[in-house]
Amino acid sequence: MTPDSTSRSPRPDDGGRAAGTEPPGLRERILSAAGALLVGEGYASLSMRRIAAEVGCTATSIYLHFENKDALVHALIEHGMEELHEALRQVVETEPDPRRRLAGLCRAYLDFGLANPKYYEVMFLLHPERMARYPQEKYRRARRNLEFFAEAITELGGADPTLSSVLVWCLLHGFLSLRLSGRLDAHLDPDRLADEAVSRVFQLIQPAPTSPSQP
Amino acid sequence: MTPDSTSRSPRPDDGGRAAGTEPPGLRERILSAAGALLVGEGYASLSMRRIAAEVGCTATSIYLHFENKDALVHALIEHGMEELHEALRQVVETEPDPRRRLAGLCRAYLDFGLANPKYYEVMFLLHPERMARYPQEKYRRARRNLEFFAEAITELGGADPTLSSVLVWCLLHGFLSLRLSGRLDAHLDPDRLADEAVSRVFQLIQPAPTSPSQP
DNA sequence: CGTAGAGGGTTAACGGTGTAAACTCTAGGT
DNA sequence: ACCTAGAGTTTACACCGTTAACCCTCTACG
Repeated sequence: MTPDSTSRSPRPDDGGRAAGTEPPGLRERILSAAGALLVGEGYASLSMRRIAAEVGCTATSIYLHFENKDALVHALIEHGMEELHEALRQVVETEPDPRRRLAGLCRAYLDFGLANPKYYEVMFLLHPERMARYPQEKYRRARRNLEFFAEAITELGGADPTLSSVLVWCLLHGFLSLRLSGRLDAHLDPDRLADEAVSRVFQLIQPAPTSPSQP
Repeated sequence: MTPDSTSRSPRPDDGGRAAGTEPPGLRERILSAAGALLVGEGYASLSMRRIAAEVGCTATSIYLHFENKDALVHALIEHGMEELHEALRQVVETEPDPRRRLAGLCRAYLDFGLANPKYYEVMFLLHPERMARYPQEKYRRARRNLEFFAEAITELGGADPTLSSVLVWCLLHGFLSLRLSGRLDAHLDPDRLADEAVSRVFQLIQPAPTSPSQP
């Protein structure tokens, strides 16, 4: 590879740089190139060689910083998780009313998926088979997200908050999954559907009526 | 390819076979081998060369019967759709009570996904990117499935049956998606979650209360 | 000063993928 | 007897993730 271009700073001392503003190391550059490639061209185009070309190094160099492609993707997932978590946390912090908070959480979740479809795909949609390998414990942050929902549900007197929160997640994720994969009937207005999903959440978390209408 | 192995019957006359039981043509053999490979080893192992090896021909021969791999997968999807549709149709035909019918439809949908995870993956989970190419009109059968739900919802006096049916689909699909990809918290009992999802469907389809509790 | 070693990088290669182009063989029709 | 159409094969291309071997350039230490 032409070593002239990008002329890597040959000395690692970095001179007397202000702390925190060091030039990004190769690892960071790989990560950001991968992220850009992901949102720009989709997961299908996210190959080691493409990333390397984008970043100006060889494909094999990536393996010096990531164990394999999965590990790289996991790093991307983690980044996405961070952003999602932040969006939800902000709702929780700014909205004391539990009803509006729950609605806000739902909206924020949907908005994240709609605004970052490629990231959502990688985070929650991708290859069951392959992505089962994403370290389970890394999903703790995702679980923390669910707790945001569960807390609001508790305050609203919903049924079995933990379980209800998962069902809400199923509804929201189901919508995003079908929407992002273009499987929803084109005649339906997706925005209206999203609104409706959010408002129906409040019925979804209600405890089942004790006396079924069955005689 | 070694022409000795599997010694393909060199003459196509097939003797005097009973009508309707003709030996499967190569296309059928490819399709069934692909299906077997899919359920046996998962989508990741579904390569043209593997299929060809299984069926005893060359990978390129498959292209004489399918335009490309996507077309082959589409045929598999269609087969899965057929089965799902049949399962749902049977519920509709045997259950006149709309409440039990709706519950039965939900259960049948979930059961199909849980019993045929690899097929469900290919039908509803796979690569948004790539599978957007699955001909939209082929999803008409899927839309017919939704009408099953919508009819029951109508009879139950649910809100906006078409829209409600989609939301029910979102809930069910969301559950299956998260469950099949192993993203649900391992501490939760999936069966209980499925049961709960089905029973909550009846709340999900309720019209929103006209007077919100907001003062 | 010399040298060992480690880290970050490269090239070359392996086995796998989907797919296109060209070729071969066989059956059937005129 | 010849031509044609179809089914199948071989070969090849461009890509993929990944490994092994090698090559620098610094640092540490005797």
